[in-house]
Amino acid sequence: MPLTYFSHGTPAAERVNMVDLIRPDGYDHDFALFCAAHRRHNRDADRILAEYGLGRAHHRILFFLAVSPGMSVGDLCRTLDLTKQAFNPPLRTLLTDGWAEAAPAPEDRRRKQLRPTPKGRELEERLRNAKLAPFAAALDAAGPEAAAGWRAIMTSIAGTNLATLPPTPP
Amino acid sequence: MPLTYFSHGTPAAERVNMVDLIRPDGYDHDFALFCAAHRRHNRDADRILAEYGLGRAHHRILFFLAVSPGMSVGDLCRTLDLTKQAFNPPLRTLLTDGWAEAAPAPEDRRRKQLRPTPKGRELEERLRNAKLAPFAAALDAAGPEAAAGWRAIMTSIAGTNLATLPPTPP
DNA sequence: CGTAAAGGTCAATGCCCTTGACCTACTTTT
DNA sequence: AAAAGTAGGTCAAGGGCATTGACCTTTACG
Repeated sequence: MPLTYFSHGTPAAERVNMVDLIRPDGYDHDFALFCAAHRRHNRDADRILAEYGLGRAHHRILFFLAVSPGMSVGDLCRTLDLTKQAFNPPLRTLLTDGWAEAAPAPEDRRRKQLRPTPKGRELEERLRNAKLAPFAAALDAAGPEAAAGWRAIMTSIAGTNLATLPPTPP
Repeated sequence: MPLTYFSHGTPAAERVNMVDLIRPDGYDHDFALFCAAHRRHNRDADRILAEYGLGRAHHRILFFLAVSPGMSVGDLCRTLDLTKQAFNPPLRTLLTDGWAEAAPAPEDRRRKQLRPTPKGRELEERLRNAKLAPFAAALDAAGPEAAAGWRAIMTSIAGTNLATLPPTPP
């Protein structure tokens, strides 16, 4: 089944997630595919987050704490490109709900070392798996040479000048 | 050059867009690649939009008007999952700035047929090309068999149950 | 001791979205 | 023709989430 949007004349109720009939240009379909993949891998994680009353802001913090435990508040603010005022509410939720914990850094007790709790690690793992599972399944099923092609193309799309990209994963 | 985030111990200033050293799991790198590609293809379009004081909301409307000219306000609200109150400001901008135009539908003069002006089509084309160019270049450069693999994998990631995805392109 | 840094908090603001109510213009039903 | 319903626009109130600016405590360091 092809993937697209819709064409003029299609009833509004049926227009959602249909194929682009007006503009079947070379790469429009590939672009739509990319968008669909992106929404797919966000949807599952969002559902899990919603179970606990969390949002993507919490996930982003938890993600970086899992990758790099011990980051300070300032580190995370810079990494996520947030002010400390904006950063505080989601962090507070993570701390009071027991997803993360803070301890003063031994070498500089002004700084806080933030790290996920076991419960937080578990949640982050669940979220990560929800996002990774489609990649893992697709790349495994397609075989190593297709996976190599996929990686080459994705690297090319990502571009060489990665340093200029703002940091906003996941 | 590998693509990742950073590891604990990396100075905060250098942490942006570095490689994941702590968790080099199988598909974490692929996931990071996907995120980078996504940000890349948004960045260029955002820059163009900013030139004209527009945002992604305007782009989304313009995109659907280009794909399916003649949509009504209600059609677009349903498609974009917006209330008419939220939809009105960006639409107003598009109309008053000459990116789109409205005319009463001949068969039902309550409805408005919205369509891009030539100027609006041109902008949408620019935006679309900005988003498509990385795909086109990457897929062309990689050759047809790699492109086929890429498409198979992306289709697999997008999942079979596309109908359950909310409509939010581009 | 004085300065500076890390972190926290309060206030005001802006942007974008929501729901609810109410209005006009037009179409369809009765 | 009157009544009811639909498409669209607008006003008001409110929430979520980000911003800037100011001010505070705790800690580090010259």
